[in-house]
Amino acid sequence: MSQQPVIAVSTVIFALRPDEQGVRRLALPLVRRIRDPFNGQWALPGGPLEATETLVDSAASTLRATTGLAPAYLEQLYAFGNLDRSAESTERVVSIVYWALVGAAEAERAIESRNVQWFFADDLPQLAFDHNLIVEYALWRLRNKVGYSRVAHGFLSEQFTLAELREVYEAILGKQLDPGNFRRAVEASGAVVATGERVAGTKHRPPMLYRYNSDFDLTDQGPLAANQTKTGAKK
Amino acid sequence: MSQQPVIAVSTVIFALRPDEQGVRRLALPLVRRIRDPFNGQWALPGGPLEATETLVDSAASTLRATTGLAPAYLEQLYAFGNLDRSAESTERVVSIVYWALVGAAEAERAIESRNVQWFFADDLPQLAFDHNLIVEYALWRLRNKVGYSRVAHGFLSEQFTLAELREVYEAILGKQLDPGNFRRAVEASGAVVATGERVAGTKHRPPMLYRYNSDFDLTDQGPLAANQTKTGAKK
DNA sequence: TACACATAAAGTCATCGTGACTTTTAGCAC
DNA sequence: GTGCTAAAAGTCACGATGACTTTATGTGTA
Repeated sequence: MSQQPVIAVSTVIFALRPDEQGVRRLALPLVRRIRDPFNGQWALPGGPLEATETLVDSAASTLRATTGLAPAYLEQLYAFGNLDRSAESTERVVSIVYWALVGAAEAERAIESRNVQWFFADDLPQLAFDHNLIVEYALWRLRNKVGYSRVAHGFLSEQFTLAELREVYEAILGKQLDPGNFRRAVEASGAVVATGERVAGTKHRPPMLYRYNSDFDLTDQGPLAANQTKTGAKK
Repeated sequence: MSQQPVIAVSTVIFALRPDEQGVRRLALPLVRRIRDPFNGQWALPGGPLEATETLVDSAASTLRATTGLAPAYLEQLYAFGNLDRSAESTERVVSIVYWALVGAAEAERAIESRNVQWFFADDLPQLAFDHNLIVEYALWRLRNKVGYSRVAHGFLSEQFTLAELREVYEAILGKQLDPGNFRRAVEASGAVVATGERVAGTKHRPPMLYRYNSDFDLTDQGPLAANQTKTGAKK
């Protein structure tokens, strides 16, 4: 292995999916490798960087190709370039990894096949390469970020109730949140505005529908914000 | 430009340097380009990724080669891979950028020449490529990180007074901090321990010397922490 | 038609962290 | 000994937060 290192782009794709009990949990699609190294093992979707594609475009296009999904959120995670990450393979690969969120409606449309399957984030098999570490790091980033940005929106549709928003937070953080305090915090932040509409047909007091406040901007990525928004990748 | 993209590793190196008034301000070394594109313009130190080097090793070695410095802190910043970043050059370059801190003692040893010079971070010239954006982003990361990690230590020697620590925070954040409140916050965090020694020879009450508490760990980089510490790069 | 049920939504209360500010302490210089 | 300066300790008001209680408002059922 002494040729020029080659660049690959992979993506950790998160969605909320109901488990057997109907509880929505964090899940991600993986693809089965069909050649060495790690033939037969599960791995993150990805592929080589094409010469005329930007990094984020590459992430978006392999995402679409493998899972048929369009992400609601897409952000660079990290570049992995250790020498030992591909075991005894001849080729040296530097992976630039993105992480993405797809909404519930979108995730249902996802392709699933013998070689593409969804796994719950807290119950993964042994993955190819250093992909277990990568997923762990992506989870850590997601959990950190949910506190000070609007990533939760990536899992919701345009309008949502505060209970739905809270459910997303609970799934990401893996713990229960007090409904009253959650409401107070979200309303005080100004990140969300009431639409005036309510959900009918519930067997209790009808909840108000909210949407994200678009003027409200919390600088998520600092000076990179402008640079980032090139493709369909919303911020 | 349709050949395989090539990988370069560059580094934003921060140090505190006194200005004409003797005030310590954030500064970084830049190298002058001696060929096209951007011939003659200032740029971040860096170079192509060697086939047998990890990313962080590459950052550390070009750092040593261009400035003669060993960093007290070294962390990956971001991978830049837009198509337009090299203007009309024939070669497509994906830059994996690191950021580093060097201590005051170390920074004094820095090589400076016609083609390597230090600039204050808030007073940079027009740089080659997208390097102005990169420095802006590195500054943003540094300022964010100083709040919840120990990066400030990178600018100090083993023992320091709380006034010195505060001076580092003030230089990074670009604003004055209340000495009493700063002391209270730092002591409460447990990140720092008193050595018992005091500084003599001041024209006022002698300050206590502190050092960083090594058992105390605030997970700076989450699951990447172990992965990161390979080279001389201390955390 | 009235009552039970479930969750939305609003309100209460004690505690903790933080910013602004004051007071006391300890060395040095004259 | 007196005065200077910054270290170090202390004070106070305010706002955010966690735990909890109360009220509101729809649907389903007797």
